[in-house]
Amino acid sequence: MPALRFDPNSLAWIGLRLTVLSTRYMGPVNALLEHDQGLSRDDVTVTICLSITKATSAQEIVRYTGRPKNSVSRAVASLEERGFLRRHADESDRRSSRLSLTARGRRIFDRIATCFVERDGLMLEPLSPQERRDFNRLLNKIATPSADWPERG
Amino acid sequence: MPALRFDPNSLAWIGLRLTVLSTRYMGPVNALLEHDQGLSRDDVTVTICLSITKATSAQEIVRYTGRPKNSVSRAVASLEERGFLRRHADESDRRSSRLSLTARGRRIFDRIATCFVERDGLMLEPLSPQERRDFNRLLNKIATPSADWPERG
DNA sequence: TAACAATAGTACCAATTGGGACTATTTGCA
DNA sequence: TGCAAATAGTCCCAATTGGTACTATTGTTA
Repeated sequence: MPALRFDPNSLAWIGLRLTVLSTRYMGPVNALLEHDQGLSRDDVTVTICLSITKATSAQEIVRYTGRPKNSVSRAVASLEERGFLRRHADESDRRSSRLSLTARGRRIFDRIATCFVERDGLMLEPLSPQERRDFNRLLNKIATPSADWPERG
Repeated sequence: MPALRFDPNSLAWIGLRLTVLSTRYMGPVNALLEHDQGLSRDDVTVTICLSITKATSAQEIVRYTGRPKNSVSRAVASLEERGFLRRHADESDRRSSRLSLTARGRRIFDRIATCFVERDGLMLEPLSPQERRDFNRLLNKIATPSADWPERG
């Protein structure tokens, strides 16, 4: 890796460095799940979203993940076809469907979670227990308001 | 945004949360640069890499960014065509070209940097000056070894 | 030095992607 | 109530993408 041309102790390019880290984190996770389980990036996103957030519709998944809605729609259709999730009518809004994982979907989620846990271990290795808690706290402090960041500017 | 179904003070899903943050950070930056300057994601990646790292060849950019080499090749060709960078022969290895930004390329880099700086400001807003330094230090501690993480597993 | 492996970069092309149009339904409001 | 605007989700299709094969050059080994 080429050395950097700016002081890494400065705050410069902090968002870019975060993005490089995220790319290095997710790349192998996606490749493994694609190869072993035939799950696309969006299949994984949707499955996780239905498991760890309170989202129950495609639209809520779009809002949480920032993925295009047709990509989410495709992933939902594909997961349903393979028996990982069910769609049933939302009585209060007939445009929308309530989504829920099947037993099979929950099993595939467990497999997904295992990948992430392993990768988390690798990532946190350089930090002490106290540093891990600190980093987590600061990350949450940044990430929580990020849902409301402007789309432009 | 749907509420989470796990304790956000635990370390669970820390890599995923990092990735969601990165997606929310980069999405608008890429959209803006694409729309205003006609720069693709990889155009931006290459331009930044040539500016803030010591990379001077396509291969070094591939290693730093983890992008596929044909995507980097394409971006380099497109940036050259538009006069943002020059390729000149590497005397010591004729398979490879030394890459360098033109004056025009450095101007477009300044525009790119402005977007990132603005976005960084938004991201760091919830943190105190001390917390910003702490977060930056811990991020570097994690990100530096990430170049050597295994591709699989 | 011949033969073979490894590497930088490009070209090709099938698969994926996501913007935008479209349908169906719901909401806001005069 | 009626009508315009907004919203959930799907579909179409052109553009993008990235795996693979390829060329050219360099490194390695006997």
